[in-house]
Amino acid sequence: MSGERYNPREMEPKWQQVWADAKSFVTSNDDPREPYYVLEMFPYPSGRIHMGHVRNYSMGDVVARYYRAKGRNVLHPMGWDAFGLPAENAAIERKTHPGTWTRQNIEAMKAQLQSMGLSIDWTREIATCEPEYYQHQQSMFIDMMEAGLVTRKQSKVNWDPVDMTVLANEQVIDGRGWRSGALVEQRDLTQWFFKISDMAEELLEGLDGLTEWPEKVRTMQRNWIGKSQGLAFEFGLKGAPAGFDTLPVYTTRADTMRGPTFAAIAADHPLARALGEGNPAIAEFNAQCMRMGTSEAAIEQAEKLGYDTGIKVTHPADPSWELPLFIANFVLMDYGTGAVIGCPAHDQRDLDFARKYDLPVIDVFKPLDSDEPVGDTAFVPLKTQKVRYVQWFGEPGAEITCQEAMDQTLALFEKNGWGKAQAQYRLRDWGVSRQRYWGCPIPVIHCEVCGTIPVPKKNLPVVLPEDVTFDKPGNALDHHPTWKHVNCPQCGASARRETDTMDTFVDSSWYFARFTAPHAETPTEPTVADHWLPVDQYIGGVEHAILHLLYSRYFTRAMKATGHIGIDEPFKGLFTQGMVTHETYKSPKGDWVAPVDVLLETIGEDRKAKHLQSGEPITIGSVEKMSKSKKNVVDPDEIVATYGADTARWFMLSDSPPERDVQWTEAGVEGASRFQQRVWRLVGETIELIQQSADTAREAADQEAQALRKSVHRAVHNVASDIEGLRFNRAVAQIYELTNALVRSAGLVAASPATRIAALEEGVGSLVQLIAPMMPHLAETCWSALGKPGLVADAAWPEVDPALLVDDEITLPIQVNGKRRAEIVVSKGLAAAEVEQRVLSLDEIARILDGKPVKKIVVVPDRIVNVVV
RNA sequence: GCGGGCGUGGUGGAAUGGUAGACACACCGGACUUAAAAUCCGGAGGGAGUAUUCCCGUGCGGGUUCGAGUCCCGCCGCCCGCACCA
Repeated sequence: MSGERYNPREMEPKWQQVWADAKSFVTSNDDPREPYYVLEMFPYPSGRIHMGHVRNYSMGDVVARYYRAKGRNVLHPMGWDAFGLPAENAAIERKTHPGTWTRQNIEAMKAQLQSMGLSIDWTREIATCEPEYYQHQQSMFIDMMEAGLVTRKQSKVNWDPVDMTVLANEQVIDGRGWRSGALVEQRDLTQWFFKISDMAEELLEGLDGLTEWPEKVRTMQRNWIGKSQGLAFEFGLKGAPAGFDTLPVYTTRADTMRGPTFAAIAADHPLARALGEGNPAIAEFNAQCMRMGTSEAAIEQAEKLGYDTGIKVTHPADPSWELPLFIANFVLMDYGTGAVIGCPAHDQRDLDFARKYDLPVIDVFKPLDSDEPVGDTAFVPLKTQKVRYVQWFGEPGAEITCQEAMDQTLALFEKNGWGKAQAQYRLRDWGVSRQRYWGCPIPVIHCEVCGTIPVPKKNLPVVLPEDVTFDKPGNALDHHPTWKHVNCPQCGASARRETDTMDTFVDSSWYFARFTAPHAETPTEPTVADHWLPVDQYIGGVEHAILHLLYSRYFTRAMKATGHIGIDEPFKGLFTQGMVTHETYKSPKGDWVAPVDVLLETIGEDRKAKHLQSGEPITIGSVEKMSKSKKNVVDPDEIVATYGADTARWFMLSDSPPERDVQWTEAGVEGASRFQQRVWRLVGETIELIQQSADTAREAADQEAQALRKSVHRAVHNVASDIEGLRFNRAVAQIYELTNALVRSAGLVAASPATRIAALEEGVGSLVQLIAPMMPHLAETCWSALGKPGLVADAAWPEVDPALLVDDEITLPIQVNGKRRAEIVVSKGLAAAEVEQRVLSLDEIARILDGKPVKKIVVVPDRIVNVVV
């Protein structure tokens, strides 16, 4: 067998079948071993898996298989985030029902995932589009309504006035509807909300406990929640319509209250609307402000526009101080009170606005070392920076930090009754209404007599009708001829079903809990959920750093409040992996060319490309995230067919740090494939050596054997800690090093089999176990060839002998003035004084010192020596 | 625009504030072969030198430190998120 190449196409399906037959990865809730829950973000069933999935699921599988080897009862499930817009788009484009399209996609993708050899418990598979799943979501929605966690209120949507439909943000391109091309308008709709802002403080505080989350994700969530401490006050109004006596405002910069030169309100502020009613010019300006998408990025990047209302606001500290009131397109009604003070000197946006409308600029404070007034760049120092206050409510000329000035101003305003200190959050309530068919129906009935009432739980699920058409734009559920007509469950009068469906973020906010009891008749089995949760290790893309993860944290608390779960935080450990990128290629005509159609040649250091079929020269472009539009995608199916799943998995784990982007290259895959063969050859060679030395004593060992055992145990130790720390690329590097040592050692065994064969045999056995989480099929094949009992998937992680991890001699680098000049070998823990003496007696050091006096010697024990002259 | 991140040889990258470039890919040389592939052995950040060796070097500019890829300040470039894509 030693001469044969390893054939993944033959072995991979074989082992997949063996694992399936043995139910190797089916997890029992009753298993007494310590539980470990590893979860990768479940995929949207787009039809085919992509390399990003391969990377994500390879990482999760390493973790799952590793902890299984460490004796944990591992839960590693998989499901489908199956509701959402693309299914409706497909329905329009291909005339297939969203359900049919989605279920076909799930079948296809499941087969692809299975060909990867993932250690997934498929008996727990769920799809969010099935009533078996979403009925529980409806039932929890009702529980949450009854617990006061849900509300209905007005909120803005993107409205396409031609298609007469609501658009998602991604369907708005440059302010226009993607199909109609019409200018999009903001329109108010009454919608359903989860009151997440009530929980802002708790969600913020909870972040401190998430110590196994990346710091950047916690920072992003903190900023998203956006707690600020500021001043709430009221401007007086002069010349405003009846009923508008004061204008409530909130500012985070109380220290600048001597600096405002204007005030501004949002175009949909009640005052702006009232003004518009009596003034066509204002009405037109307001309408113009509403003619853009609802996305914050679009609003903030739009040109700053204002309209001077002619109304004056009066300052709370001095009613004789009047400022003009503008309506401005960059003021958001959703944040604070929908009104702002404009302090141009210390806010760039306000400064741009002031310059454009020729408003005065008042410097409130200046840098300590300058008296220059603000020009075209606002002076916005850190709150902890000391500045000199020239125009404020405290001591003139005070040199203090902005924070100190804010605190003093807040105290003064509170004392004089001019305003009050207030905490404010940026976080808005979670709007869950979607005017779409392919989502979980909101289980509510609108009755003219009884009002808006939940569907009685005995009538759940509210199932989506199958017979829908997509021949006109808009909500197919709303267009259905009969579905929405029901009798009121309370009074029996004819009533109307809610035709909004839920945001798909709701579906993904509790699936991790459903996996713990996927067939339960209630949303969860609370004791089982609490047994498994929180998820020990959650793995997915950074793009979910805020919304999905914050909503899941909220929903878990809401589930706790309604008795479905006993925990607050769903994910104990979080890991965000980077994207998969690839070079881009362009033809002479400028069209994108797919990698499969490109032939790459390397001549010396030059890389050239030409078209595989036509032979025309191809330009190699930048490395970018794989996307269909740039055609720089590689199909996992083709990779698995050519190289096998293990190679694809190995390559995705090697080289690049998992949190960073990884570049897919043909050369890299081939390298991974060669390594697979190298391991297989090593195993074959080892088996031959074992057979030849069958009669020799196995316990003997010489120095070579001892050195090998050290590398083996060190590798086992390091790979384990690298996997636990999710440093897969370093684990791979350790395995490469061990393999190199084993190959070298195999060559030496022939010279002295009696003393070395045992060490080699042990080392190769350990190597197979180290690669098992990453290349499980190859590992099983080697394991069985080596004659080991059972499956490597069931084998316990190899034990490490701690005595083999310590070195008694250390190579100490010696620096002179921070530059490395020599090194000495010392015994571990040698006293600093002795090290100093030995260093100074070195010829190289004496030569470099050249008689100059030594100022000081820094000795870091067992690490480094620095001689300062 | 706002928030977050990243930047190290030809390439992917390694490096608790302590020998910059581990490990791998690509490349070059050698062995094996009729030959090629595969495999095995060796070389290699850049520059100078036969060589001992020396100088330069972690996007750019400053700073802290005995010592900075790592910490601080200011730039530049790229990427992600911005609440109805998932």
